[in-house]
Amino acid sequence: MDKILVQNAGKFEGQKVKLNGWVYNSRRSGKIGFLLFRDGTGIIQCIIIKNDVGEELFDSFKTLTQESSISVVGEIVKNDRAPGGFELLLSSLEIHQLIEGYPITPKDHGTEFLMNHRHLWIRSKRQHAILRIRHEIIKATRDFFDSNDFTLVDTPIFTSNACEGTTTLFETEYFGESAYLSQSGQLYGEANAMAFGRQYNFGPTFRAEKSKTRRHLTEFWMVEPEIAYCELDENIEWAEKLITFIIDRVITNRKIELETLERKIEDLEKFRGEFPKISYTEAVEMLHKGGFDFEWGGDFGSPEETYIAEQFDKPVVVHRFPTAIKAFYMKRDPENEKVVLGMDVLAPEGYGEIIGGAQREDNLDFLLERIEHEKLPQEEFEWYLDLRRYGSVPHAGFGMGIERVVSWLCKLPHVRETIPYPRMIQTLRP
RNA sequence: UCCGGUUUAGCUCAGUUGGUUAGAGCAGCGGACUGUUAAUCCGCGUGUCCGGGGUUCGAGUCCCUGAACCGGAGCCA
Repeated sequence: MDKILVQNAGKFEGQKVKLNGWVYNSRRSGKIGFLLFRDGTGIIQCIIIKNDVGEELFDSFKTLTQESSISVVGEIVKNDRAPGGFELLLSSLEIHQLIEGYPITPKDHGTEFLMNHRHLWIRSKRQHAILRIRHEIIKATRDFFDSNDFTLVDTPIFTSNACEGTTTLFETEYFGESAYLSQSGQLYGEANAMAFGRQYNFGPTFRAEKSKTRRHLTEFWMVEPEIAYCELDENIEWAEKLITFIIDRVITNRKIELETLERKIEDLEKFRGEFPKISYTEAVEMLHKGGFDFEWGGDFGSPEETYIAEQFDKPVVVHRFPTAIKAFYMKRDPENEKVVLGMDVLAPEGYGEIIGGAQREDNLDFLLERIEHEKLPQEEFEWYLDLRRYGSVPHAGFGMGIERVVSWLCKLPHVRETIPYPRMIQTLRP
């Protein structure tokens, strides 16, 4: 007899199989019982008919409580009335642990309660679906870069300096000196790109900002491609292709999960392909037409960003920002010194910035000028400046926040549900 | 950090102009039911009304204070 997984049940139609898992829910209607059984790959309904299985097994079924651990044996049969299309005609039941008082009942709960029980909440259908889509998005991201001749080159998490000198970092003691948890692997990514041509790094990122919004975590995952001999337009193209590839994969491989989340595939399909592109200056004009009192040179706040994204039904690329509001490493536009060759991708439906990137400044003197102007400690950047001393080339890259992409593609109200154990200003446990 | 809001049963919430004994639904338990999808029907419980202080004959309700949480802003992916 085969030991199988719920997600493969359809392939075993007509066969007697065994499944190991947990009770999702159960109900009875007289002499017939319905057991929703989950094993981590899906949920299958088991049917227990008293007259077929006998009184002893039926009584045993009646004792089952939510999340008790069990193994079931039975025949897989097709039945359109069952969720998932297949069900299991139960013939034997082994109880490993009968439990009492599982805290998460199949009724309404508040976010605080659920977050305090996050270690259990991830068993629930909806959370499970989100995390499976997260996996698909991460897998697709890796597959995309791997199949486009990128090399994965990891970057350190302990760093000695602020990468951009802007955001607040988590400080930690490192054998007698201060170290900071990485807020981006980008500078190292640039070194890697000079060594490997096309590289990506993918790891956790830490920001100590006391942000309390639906878009922020203090610990999140970011993928950062960096490409040698690449300019802004090509950089944008890579971003478009990556997002399109991810959406295709999610649509193809995670239909059940999308359905659980009531995310319409037709909506996701619209997001693919080439994205509309506007310059910062054009975006400012757009804001003026929309009645915003906004001065050229300022950074977009949340309301501005949302308004711009709302004008499009696809992700929109905003490029060429004022130099003053962007990081020191962004290359100044040779055609307009006031702007840099940066680009942001704003997701539709109010999900905000999912990608931020730029062509990097490859001229040593300009870079030194910026470091001085921003009052950054030059000695900390000597290794980075070496990249401009020894074989400098045009190069570009971007960072994509995984949680924001998951949040958007799943159409969630908050990023905290996109990561198994979210770290936020007020959340450190479980 | 700033602005706004919330805190009452295991969970989600209601609770009138301050009024005597604080409610409902769900979950749980027992029973009925051979196709349930958050099943339905009958029966059975539960309270530090967030903590502290005050006003009042009387406070879940009003005031002060503290805490926790939620949403937004800034910052960003």
